[in-house]
Amino acid sequence: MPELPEVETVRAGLASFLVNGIIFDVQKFRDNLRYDFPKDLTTSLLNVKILNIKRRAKYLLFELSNGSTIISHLGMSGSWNVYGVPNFSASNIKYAKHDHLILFVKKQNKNIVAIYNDPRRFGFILNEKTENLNKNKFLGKLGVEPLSDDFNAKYLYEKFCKKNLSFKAALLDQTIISGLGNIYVCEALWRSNISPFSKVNDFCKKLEQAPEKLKILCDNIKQVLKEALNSGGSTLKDYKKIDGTTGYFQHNFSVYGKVGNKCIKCNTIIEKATQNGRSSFFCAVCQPLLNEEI
DNA sequence: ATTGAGTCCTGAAGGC
DNA sequence: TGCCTTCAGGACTCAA
Repeated sequence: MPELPEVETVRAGLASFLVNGIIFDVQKFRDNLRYDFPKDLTTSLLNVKILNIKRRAKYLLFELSNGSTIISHLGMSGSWNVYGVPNFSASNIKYAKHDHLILFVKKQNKNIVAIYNDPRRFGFILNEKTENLNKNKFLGKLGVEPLSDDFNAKYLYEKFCKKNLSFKAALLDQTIISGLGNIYVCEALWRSNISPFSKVNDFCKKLEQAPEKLKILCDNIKQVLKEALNSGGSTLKDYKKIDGTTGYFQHNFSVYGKVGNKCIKCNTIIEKATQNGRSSFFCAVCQPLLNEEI
């Protein structure tokens, strides 16, 4: 399931193939994913140059020469697969089940095919004027990037004091921090010895050493993301890099998916509980509830 | 205004 | 073997 490190890995791969390429054909096998495709998607992109491919939170942003940007979210199971096609002919392309949208790109006399595949169709692809991106319905409300300097203990403390949410819910809230998902939240909380069930406002108000602990949490979030980035992202069932290979950060999980295993810090059995409809994996000893901690 | 529940979707995995 | 149920989760909408 693509979170920030996975999306960033995909972005880098896509950029190396597609930036400065010209889109010369677009095909779609359906009219929608999670949301409808823009109605003119297959025509508005013709003869348009891909200037850059950026990332914001978990969104891929294809910046185009016509003043618009394609917004691509991978949802749970989305992937971009890119192929160079030496002797290009549309009939040469073999499509897979759940291929939904295909960009045909010419770059330095090479033909490149970029295919968006998404079995569960939780992903979506939209188009927005580049100048309006920061006002976009999806991009406009996003909080700070966790790897930026704007994300720090002071920022967390100020936000968390006002929120009556569990740590789990607060860290998954994309309007506070953008780009974290279930995996890295579980891992970062475990590394920081914070229970996913503790309330963030209680934590800030009742715990004298809250600022110091939030600093540790901040550092651990950045650290776990960087480790995943260096490994090319995590791979669960759904996520593939653009060349079809998988990342290998999943071998480094300490709690995610480890229910029944021993905590590597204290040998206690890792537990799993459903929280806000999501699975939380945690060590009850290393991550005590707030009232037990004070 | 804030927060939580429900919704979308397919494939994998587990139970009988 | 095979069918059925359950689960996974990002970000929306809706309701309390």
